[in-house]
Amino acid sequence: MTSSVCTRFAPSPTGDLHIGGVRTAIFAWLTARHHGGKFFIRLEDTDQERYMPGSARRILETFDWLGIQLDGGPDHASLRQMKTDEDYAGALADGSYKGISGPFVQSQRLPLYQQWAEWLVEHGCAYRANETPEELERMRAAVIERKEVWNFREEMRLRTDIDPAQPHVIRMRVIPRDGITQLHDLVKGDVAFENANTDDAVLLKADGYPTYHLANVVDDHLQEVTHVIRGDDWLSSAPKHILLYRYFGWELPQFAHVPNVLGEDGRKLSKRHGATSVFEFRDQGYLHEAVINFLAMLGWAPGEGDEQNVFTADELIEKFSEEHIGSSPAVFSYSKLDWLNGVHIRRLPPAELAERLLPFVEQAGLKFDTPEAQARFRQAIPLIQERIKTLRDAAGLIDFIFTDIETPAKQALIGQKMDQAASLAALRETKALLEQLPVFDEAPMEQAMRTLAERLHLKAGQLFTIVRNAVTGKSVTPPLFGTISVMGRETALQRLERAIRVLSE
RNA sequence: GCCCUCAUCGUCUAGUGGACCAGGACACAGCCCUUUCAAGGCUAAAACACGAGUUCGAAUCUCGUUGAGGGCACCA
Repeated sequence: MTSSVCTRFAPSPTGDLHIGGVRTAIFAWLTARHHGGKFFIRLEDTDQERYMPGSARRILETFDWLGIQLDGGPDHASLRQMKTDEDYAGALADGSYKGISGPFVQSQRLPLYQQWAEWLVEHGCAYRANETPEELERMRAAVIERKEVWNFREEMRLRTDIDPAQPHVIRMRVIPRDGITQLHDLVKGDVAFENANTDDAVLLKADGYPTYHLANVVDDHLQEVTHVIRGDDWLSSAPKHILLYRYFGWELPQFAHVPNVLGEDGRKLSKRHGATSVFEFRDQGYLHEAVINFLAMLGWAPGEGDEQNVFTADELIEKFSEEHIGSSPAVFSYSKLDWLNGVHIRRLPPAELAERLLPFVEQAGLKFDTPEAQARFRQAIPLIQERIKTLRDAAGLIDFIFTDIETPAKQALIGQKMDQAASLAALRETKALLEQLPVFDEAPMEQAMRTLAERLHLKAGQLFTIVRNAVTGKSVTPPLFGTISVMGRETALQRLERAIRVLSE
């Protein structure tokens, strides 16, 4: 048994991280942390055609935002200092971090793959071939025509006298041909594959780059990965990897093939279901705490009768267990994410919430250019904290405090079961009351207003509703008196005066 | 077509042969609280895909059926 757990997340640099990929990463990270082990990322950029510049940066930024610390890779502090795409890419191309051997970009490790591919050839576990893609296509078509199973085998080679100096590929031999290759998967259990169904896959491409099969095995071994946690679309090729470990004589890691994330229609989650990139969630005002919590519970539950739903990252680390990852695909529920986001927002200290809210409310057009406006913004936080589901929701709840409102229509200023005259009188009394209120705070204001309602023989709701409309221009707002208090006496009186004028006509 | 995987309320799940006429959470509905909106509390409705076995007893084990997902590249 290995002494220390090490897991990795190995994305291809083809764009922003998909939320499903992030979930896999979270499972890998939690596995490592739960066992006090290490976690790193490795860029699988062996397909030159699909490479997207800037991916290293996007991926590193994702983990930075999530608050997931990498052991193999730059830490949060150094990430913050980086400026250009090259800085980020360079950080991953670096030698090693915390004892995990880099580089963490496969294109920087080419000699390793070439060396081990040659090793396999020398030891009879692989061979050279040089059929062109067109030739292979023709062979495949012919086989399928005969309704036979297409599986490349050594004896199918068109040419056997291959000059190692000329372009060619290296393919693995499947040994033994008629055996069975089994694996014990942490989430799928025991799975068996007939070797007859495993083809002589290309390990090293003609361009000198490895395929995934070779690269992941070589890297995972060299980087001492103990738990290979990846999407279950890899399950079918797992026997190839097992065979390779066996050929090399390397100890097998544990495997955990985690199921896909589905959209609400039961299909694989994609753009048409809504947001899929982590950054979209971030930009829509989701907290990283909520995203981690939600994703972790998508396909995992603490089990053993534990019915906890809301977790901090530390709680997840403590309770996580890779054996409890569910084996069936899970549907991504936006409404549950919304709920969890609200929960985590409510858990934030108000000052912290204000901090996170700032970019969002500014983006919505609210400006706090004076210290006084900033103070008002901070005071408004407790009023909205339990009313927002995403950081984006805040602006719409408090905009009227910071920007002018349209004077409400007469209709909105006449109370339930009240006539115009009574409403007018009520607003005048309110204005007088607010003018004289010694301390412009929520509690004394509410008390005074309740007394006023009584004196006018009005129900509190009747009075408050028209005052709300007059002062905020809205019928739905955060608690009235707290809001008025934050807004300040001057603004409130002005707006009341305008409303009074409307009713006086 | 072949191979692999999966199958409990609408959704995420608990459940590993008896404690389950199946528990929790989200969403939905109603009620309470209440100045609106939230938050909170309470209540309701809601599931073991189907069919055979094994067993005194099955959501749990076996087989089959159906459905869904994934793989079958010099992509990862």
